[in-house]
Amino acid sequence: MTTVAQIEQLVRARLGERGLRYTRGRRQVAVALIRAGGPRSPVELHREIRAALPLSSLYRSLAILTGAGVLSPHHGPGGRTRFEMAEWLIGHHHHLVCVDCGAVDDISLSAEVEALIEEAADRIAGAGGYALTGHSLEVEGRCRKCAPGAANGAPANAKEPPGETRRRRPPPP
Amino acid sequence: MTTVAQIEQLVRARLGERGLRYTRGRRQVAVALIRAGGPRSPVELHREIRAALPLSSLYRSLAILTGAGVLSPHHGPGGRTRFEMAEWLIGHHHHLVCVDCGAVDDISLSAEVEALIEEAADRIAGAGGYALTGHSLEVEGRCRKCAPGAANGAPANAKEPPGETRRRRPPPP
DNA sequence: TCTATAATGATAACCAATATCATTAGGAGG
DNA sequence: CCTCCTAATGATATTGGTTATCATTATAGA
Repeated sequence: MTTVAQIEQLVRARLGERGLRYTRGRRQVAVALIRAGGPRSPVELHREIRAALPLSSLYRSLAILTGAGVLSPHHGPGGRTRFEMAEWLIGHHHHLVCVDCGAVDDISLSAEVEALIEEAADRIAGAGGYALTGHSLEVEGRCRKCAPGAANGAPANAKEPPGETRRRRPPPP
Repeated sequence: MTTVAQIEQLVRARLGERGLRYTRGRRQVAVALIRAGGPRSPVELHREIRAALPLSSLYRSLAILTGAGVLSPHHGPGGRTRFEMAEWLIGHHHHLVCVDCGAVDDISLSAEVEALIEEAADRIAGAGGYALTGHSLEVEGRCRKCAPGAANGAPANAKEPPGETRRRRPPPP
């Protein structure tokens, strides 16, 4: 099992390679995301991090860490961008997202399905002239909070409250 | 093969059911998206539609059509939201997206892979307490324009120009 | 410790998207 | 064809997430 400290070492090393420093603010962001149950928006992180970390610094840290390949952005409903640790740090996974509130759970597929998808992605990217970087299956639905009654076959309106994320499986090797 | 006019009839009917009108502006948007090679952003649509359709009206039309289940939003890099005709109008498909510029191509999977994914999605949504509404496989890569040389294993920086989309397979029954 | 350079934090600027509201247009009934 | 009611439009203002600016502070290495 991979510990928070171990992941932090990898992050520090990656930043070091690029002449970047692993500072207090960046550590706060990284640790919060390592512990998080899934992708988090800047505002969610800001709320989560008690310490006085200005939003401007938080945004910059997210940009730096993303640029260094430490974080991956996830674009969800409401134009909100959420961030999570890159897969080389916490392992490959997919997402279960609520189409209404934007909540995101990390999920895993069986090895067989995963293999099939991987193969298909490879073929498709090649055919389209793309240099494959990854793939992500988004299972879409309405979470318990957003689907009070029964869901009608044809979706209609729907507002999107702030939104938050949930759990996550433990990080693999 | 489904024609533009046929899809328009379905759209008009859907709107009618809800006391909404299929007006000039909405028709312009719908037709542009039916003909489009994939998801389009409001700005791209505005450029595409010659006629003097104010951005405010365009945004409202997109919101109305989305609320009526005629369009589906797609959230991409740069916080840009792109819209496409809903799957019940143009058929189920997935996306090949460029992680740099946000270009999106529609793609299809083989029946076998599709079936496997469908099954997995069903199981996952149920386990997570979600009311399944759909699923989408995002094959991620760098398009020809964004990957000049060889892609380094560990992604780094990358700006995102406006971005645009490409082709599409013809709509199924 | 000293020094060069990166990082920070307060602020302003940006821009996609939404809300507002007076005006216009569409459709059903007369 | 004409009216009337309601939805839709379009110009404008506003919101809210995100980015840029820049003087100040902190960090790593000599």
